[in-house]
Amino acid sequence: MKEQVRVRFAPSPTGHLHIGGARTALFNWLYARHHGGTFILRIEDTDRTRSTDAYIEAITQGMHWLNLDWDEGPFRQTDRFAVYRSYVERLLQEGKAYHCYCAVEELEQRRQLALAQGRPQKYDGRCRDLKEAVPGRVPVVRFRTPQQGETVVDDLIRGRVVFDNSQLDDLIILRSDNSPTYNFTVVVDDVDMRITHVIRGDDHLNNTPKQIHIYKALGYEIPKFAHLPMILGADKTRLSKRHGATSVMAYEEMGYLPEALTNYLVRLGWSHGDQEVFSREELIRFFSFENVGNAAAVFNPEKLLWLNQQYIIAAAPGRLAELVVPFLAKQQIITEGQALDMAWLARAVKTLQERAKTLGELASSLRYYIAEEITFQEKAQEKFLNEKSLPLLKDLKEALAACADFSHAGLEPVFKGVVEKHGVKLGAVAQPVRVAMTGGTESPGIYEVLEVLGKEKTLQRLEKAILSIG
RNA sequence: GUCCCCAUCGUCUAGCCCGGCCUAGGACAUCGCCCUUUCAAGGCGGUAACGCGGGUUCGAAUCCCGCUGGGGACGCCA
Repeated sequence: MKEQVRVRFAPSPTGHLHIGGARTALFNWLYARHHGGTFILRIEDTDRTRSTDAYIEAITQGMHWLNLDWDEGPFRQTDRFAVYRSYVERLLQEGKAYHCYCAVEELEQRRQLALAQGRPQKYDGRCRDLKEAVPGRVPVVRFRTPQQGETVVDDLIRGRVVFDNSQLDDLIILRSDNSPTYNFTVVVDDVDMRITHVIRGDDHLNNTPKQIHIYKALGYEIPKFAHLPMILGADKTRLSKRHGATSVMAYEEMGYLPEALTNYLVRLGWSHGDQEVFSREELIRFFSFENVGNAAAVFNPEKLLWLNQQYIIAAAPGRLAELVVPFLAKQQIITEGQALDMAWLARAVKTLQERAKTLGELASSLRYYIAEEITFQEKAQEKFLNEKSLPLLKDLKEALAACADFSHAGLEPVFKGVVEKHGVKLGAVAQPVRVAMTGGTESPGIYEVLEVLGKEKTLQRLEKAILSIG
């Protein structure tokens, strides 16, 4: 029987869910779903000074937004300290770990010295064979890392990576405050949670040999590893705040659709021939490490924006109408709690959706549909609401007043009538009307605009425009 | 500095594993044209890349070595 796939996403709650973390989560999720496996969420909060509950909340919220559902967890490492300590105890008893009494400052000093002298910065092992405790000092526990031979990481993406054990040092597994450290807790948890595939960022590749030694010391089977290429900013350095929005929630606030973000993220490092747009089902069906590249990728906001637009164009107007409401409120186009005719809003959205790259843009373009009063843009007014267009507008208003069918089909002949009577091009009528209706020169097709606005508002705005000329 | 990883258009990438089909394909961005009541969307076309040097081979983007460049890790962070 084939081994059941179990993977995990293990963020530390020291910040929001960021782009890089989201992609790691996504790849884990895809791998689990592709194989019908289990996706586990584990919170690595052993650094108690930097971890907060608020960030745990933020991370799970981000994952919910992205639709990355987990099957087990969230587990918190702080709930498992007793477990880790028992493992530490075991290693201590077996002589595979030892107490180290070196002070933080001393270690830092030695590191600086090593750096200055161009030597490798590694712990010199001076407490390795200590027989007695050092009085007045609270020790840490270090793992006794084998110094001979080499360790091979068989990575699903990188292939075979060999490390010389002599470069590895004795890492601290239990701090002086009795709390365990990352490289130790990952191993213990991955063993306890029966993780079969460790899928994480490239930055962990160097930790892997250390962890492999811990697996071996504990006598456990080593899982498969897959190290994902990093995501870099435009300057090719690690993605950080300097590169602008890195928190996933910031993208929600800017009006991105979660499926657009996940689609973009998955294409950073993964491909399926020439295909750019994928449904969730396709992603799950096609996903495989074989198509994951090994080079780091630069995050390109413009392509994300394009993808978002593609998803907005394809989205159901009704859904977009629901999603756009908070943006309308934020932009004060509606007041908090204002009742909206959602069916009407969906119709309005439909005329605008292929013109919006974000929900924010969609909201602002909705303004003239919703507002009671519109204001004319100065240049637009000068150019189109003048003596030249006045007779056109007057005639059109009269014809429209008599028009019973305010649909595209009903409106078109009315406009055509005015156009023919005056011997002008459609644009000569459409542009002034556009300004009259929207205040500006850009909008959906003029018939669509009138259709959404309705007869009453149309006539009102026409009247206002006519008056503004006189 | 030491170790590890990486290297195709500005960017994301296909091709590389299993050399010839590659005068290197797609997408974003950009430029031009078309469509057109405006703006979009859409269509068509253009500019644009195998980092360098050595091998191996009849033949290399594809295999090997070196260099260069970039990234990452070297924490009582994860």
